[in-house]
Amino acid sequence: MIQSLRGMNDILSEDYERFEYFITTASTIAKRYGFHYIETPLLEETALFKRSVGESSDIVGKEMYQFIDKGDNDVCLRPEGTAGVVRAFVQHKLDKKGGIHRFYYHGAMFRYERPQKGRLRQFHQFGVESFGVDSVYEDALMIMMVADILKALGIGYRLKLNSLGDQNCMPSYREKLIAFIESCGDTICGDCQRRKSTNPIRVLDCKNEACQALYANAPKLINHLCEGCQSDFDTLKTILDQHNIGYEIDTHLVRGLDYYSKTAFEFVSDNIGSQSAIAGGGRYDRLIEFLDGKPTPAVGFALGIERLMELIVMPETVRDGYYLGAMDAVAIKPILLCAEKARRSEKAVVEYEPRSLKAHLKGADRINARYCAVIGENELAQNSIWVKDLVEKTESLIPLNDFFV
RNA sequence: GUGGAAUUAGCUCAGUCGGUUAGAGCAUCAGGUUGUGGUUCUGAGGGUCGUGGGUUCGAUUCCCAUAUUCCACCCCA
Repeated sequence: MIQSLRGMNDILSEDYERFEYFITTASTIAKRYGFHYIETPLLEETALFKRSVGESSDIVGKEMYQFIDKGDNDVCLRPEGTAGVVRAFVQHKLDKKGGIHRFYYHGAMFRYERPQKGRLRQFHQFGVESFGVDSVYEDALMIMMVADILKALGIGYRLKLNSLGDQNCMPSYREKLIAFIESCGDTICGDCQRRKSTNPIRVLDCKNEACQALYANAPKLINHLCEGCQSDFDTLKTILDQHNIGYEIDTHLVRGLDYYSKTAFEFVSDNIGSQSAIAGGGRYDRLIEFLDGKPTPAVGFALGIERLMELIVMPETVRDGYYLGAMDAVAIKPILLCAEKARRSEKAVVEYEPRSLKAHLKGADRINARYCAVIGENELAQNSIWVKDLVEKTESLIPLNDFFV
């Protein structure tokens, strides 16, 4: 038997209903916030991700599905969604056009990681990106939108917030931090030794307890923000307070992708195991110019759909449509004609095998139909169809000519 | 990429200190005097015990490899 590749799942029946419900709910909310759908390719030039996500990141360093195609192009399956949207934004010269551009998207992403619960090699994200808005109100809008989506789906969360600073305050802070890490000498773990040179800010996020004890006295970026970043961060907190969105400041929160600056946030759930980040995002004002566009402020976020799946509270399902069946082989012909008429306005599912009334009623239950319609000996004699409303428990005999005229 | 656990019916799981017909619940299907469901009773079907090797008279059970899932790292959505 051939099976799907490791970490790549099929999504079917009830799971797909949840999946579809999520997409519909999230898309509706994104549209209400004024965002438009954008579809970008799953396959992009490898350089796009090296320049945007950053070569020092694990995503680019060791998790990409990268290969040389038949035309000798170095390509890879997208490991995240932002880079492609920014590429499209620049390619279609929206940066030069100016103004505000707001997009949302959803689709498959690929990362060659060791799978576990909530971590797949092919997974799905729903994300939004906003271009051209400098105001921190847009950052707040992003967070409110995620909060709205999670609320609509009945999902509880904790919101972590941090500011990563901008090009004025980040570099000087970075130097102070590296000096601090140097002062710790060899007492820090191997991972941190490595991170010291690749992405020093990540050491703050180290899960090693010994390291955490040392870092308690590490300089915090939040105390070294420049005036602009500090005031934006304060404004953001005020807006969230006004909208009753709870948050916790997490000075160790560092987004894993290199392109973030200023606002960084992460929504986490305590009910889904160790892969607890359900949404993450922040501001990335420098990325557009990194990708050869005209400098444009931007913010965005992405939600991990698979991580949300089991947390989604589905609305109660209501009985819907028709189940039609024959109790006699010759009754199948009129049943099919009735189904065709019903289908013009309702869901109508036909059982082809002649069965007892009892079996048909059970069949109607199984597909959660509102009505069970059958034709047997009696109905054939009267040229009619028997219809039972399974909710009201009423039944009637309808002449075939009057059924869905 | 590192360390560990698991894999038996469609699903959730028992079980065999290696022995001939591998079990349960749920689900499916069929019946309960001839046409009334979701909440009853009875019965039936369904498993080369993840895959490939090895040890053995004999392996679902022991050993090795491999695949997948899960847990902890790592990382991130």
